[in-house]
Amino acid sequence: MMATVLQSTAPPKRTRNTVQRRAVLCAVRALGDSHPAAADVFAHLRETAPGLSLATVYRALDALVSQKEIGRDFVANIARYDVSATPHHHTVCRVCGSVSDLNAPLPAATVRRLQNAANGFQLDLDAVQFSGVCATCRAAI
Amino acid sequence: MMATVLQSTAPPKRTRNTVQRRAVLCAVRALGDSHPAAADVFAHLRETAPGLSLATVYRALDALVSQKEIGRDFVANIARYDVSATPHHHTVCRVCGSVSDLNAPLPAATVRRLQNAANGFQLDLDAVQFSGVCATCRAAI
DNA sequence: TTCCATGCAAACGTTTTGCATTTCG
DNA sequence: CGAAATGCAAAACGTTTGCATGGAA
Repeated sequence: MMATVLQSTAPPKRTRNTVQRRAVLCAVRALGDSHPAAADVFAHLRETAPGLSLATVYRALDALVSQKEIGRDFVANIARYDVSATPHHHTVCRVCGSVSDLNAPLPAATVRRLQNAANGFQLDLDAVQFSGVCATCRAAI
Repeated sequence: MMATVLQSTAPPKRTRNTVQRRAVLCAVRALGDSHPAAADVFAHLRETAPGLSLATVYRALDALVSQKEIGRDFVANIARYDVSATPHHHTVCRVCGSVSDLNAPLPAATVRRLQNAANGFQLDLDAVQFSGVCATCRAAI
């Protein structure tokens, strides 16, 4: 049903420090906390580093994620990238799709309670994806 | 950056009770708590109701979601469907991609705490997506 | 009789891949 | 030098859509 490995358990791979890879990292940082998709990174690089190919952007993003240089989240059929590789919560607006960080660690008691109910599933309770409606979309209704 | 509406605010639409739509609902129920993707539903229907087209499966699934007859979740670039439309938490294994239900309501104090930190974002705290590693994949390491 | 739903095929947006070439280390 | 990264184009993948036809209400 699902053969794709979402996160490999393979050992870290030796990578190269190329102009393109640096440009991609730079672009993700420039786009800041907007949690850009690959297409957004590519669009940004059209100005910053023209001539760079989309395939390279994808490969560089993958490499940067593997090296834990940046983070990645899947939202509604699209991969979104994150300046910070440090685990943290995210909110996803189910109306406009915007992604934001949520800084509020779960209380230890809640963590225990959830992990207890998880039935052998090891929860990443420092990186939870919350859904909902953002302030802007809420105001627009 | 993201124009697609993840959840419409439009009023419910009048729909028709067709053989195909009933078959799709039946298939989702037959597949139970495995949280099947559209392709899984289609594969199941190849036996149950041959001749049914993939496009119809997609349209039926969409309709059933709109009518809140079934649930939908987006996991790593693929839509997964849920027998139950009642909001509940999910766990997503980041190794094998399997999806399961997690029955453990967040404590009221935690709900308050999170909603407070959300900065105007209205959180759906009864339908949270937790990531992690399932028991099977954990054992396989 | 009215439209909503269907089947088919083609299109779509996102992501991956094959291959010849370049470039880092 | 050798391994890894690049550009390009083509393909793969999940999903949506246009259109002529069929069927529920």
